[in-house]
Amino acid sequence: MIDADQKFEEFLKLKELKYTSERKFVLKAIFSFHKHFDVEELFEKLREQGNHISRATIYRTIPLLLQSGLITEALHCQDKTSYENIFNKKHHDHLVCINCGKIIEFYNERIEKLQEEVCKQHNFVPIEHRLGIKGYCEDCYKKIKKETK
Amino acid sequence: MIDADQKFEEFLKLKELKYTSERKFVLKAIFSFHKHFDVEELFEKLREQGNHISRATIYRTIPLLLQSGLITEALHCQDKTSYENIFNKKHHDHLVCINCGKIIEFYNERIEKLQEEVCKQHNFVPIEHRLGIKGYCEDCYKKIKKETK
DNA sequence: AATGATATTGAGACTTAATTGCAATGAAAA
DNA sequence: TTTTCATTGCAATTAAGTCTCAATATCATT
Repeated sequence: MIDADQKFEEFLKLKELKYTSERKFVLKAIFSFHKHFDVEELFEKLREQGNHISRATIYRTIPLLLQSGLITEALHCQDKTSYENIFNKKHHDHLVCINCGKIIEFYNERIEKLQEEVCKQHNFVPIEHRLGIKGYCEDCYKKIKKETK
Repeated sequence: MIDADQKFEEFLKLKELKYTSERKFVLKAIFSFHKHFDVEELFEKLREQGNHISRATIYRTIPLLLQSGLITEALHCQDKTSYENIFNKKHHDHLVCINCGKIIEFYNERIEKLQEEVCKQHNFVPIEHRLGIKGYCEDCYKKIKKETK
């Protein structure tokens, strides 16, 4: 099985770019998140791991990771851009709780198929899509109902 | 038929806020766009219409328009946040061309229903959703195919 | 119509995410 | 080992968006 390191290295080689230790550390840090992350969190994670990588380098590495298909931009929750590791993960969409921020991932084959149909109808060639549903998760909805009683 | 002005005024009254001439002008400018717009474009449109409204006021008015349901945030295309007038418009989703920026609106009843199903399965109470498909429109796809020949 | 309480405005300072220029450094091919 | 050129960190810069505050406008009440 190909690992992410290898995939990134191949991507960089193809672009005639170098696989530096900084880029290796950034990738490693990303894979130690099990949820979405933003640049600031990544910066701190790197320090925790003993790697002082500058923010500039992180900002410069992210477009490469996006292009190589290892990560993807997540929904803009507030103001910061956040990302998600998608290496060897099946595509999925999101339910986002606007109260507690919880993110539920889902995948629905029929929705995917219907999207393809829509694209065909418009002679549109899809590259990627994003479906985000905002609302209240079970717990938060219960809480809110109680409060307004 | 209720017009947008009236709807906004009622919303403001409910919140015990004032319907100032600045807010009126902002609303008017928004309705003279027939596509998505961002804050800078809105600022310029207002000047064209002879109304010098400060950016600060625009930034302060937008959350009110969002809350009142007159506009909605559009997909983050690049870096700027852009908005869309949705007054008396049926909900729709978007196909966005990553080459020319063209936006095609679509509505698919079955996708909507399936989303409701997904939410039920997760005991999630949806408030709003957004589906954006990025790719190439017919024209751009043709152009690109030609170039790579 | 005048009054008064309070929301609103514009200007510019400020905050924060993201980008860029540049000199020093590092990777890898020759 | 040398040479070439991408990469790095730092700090300055840009740009979106927010905030402060004094002056002003709105609207309910008199």
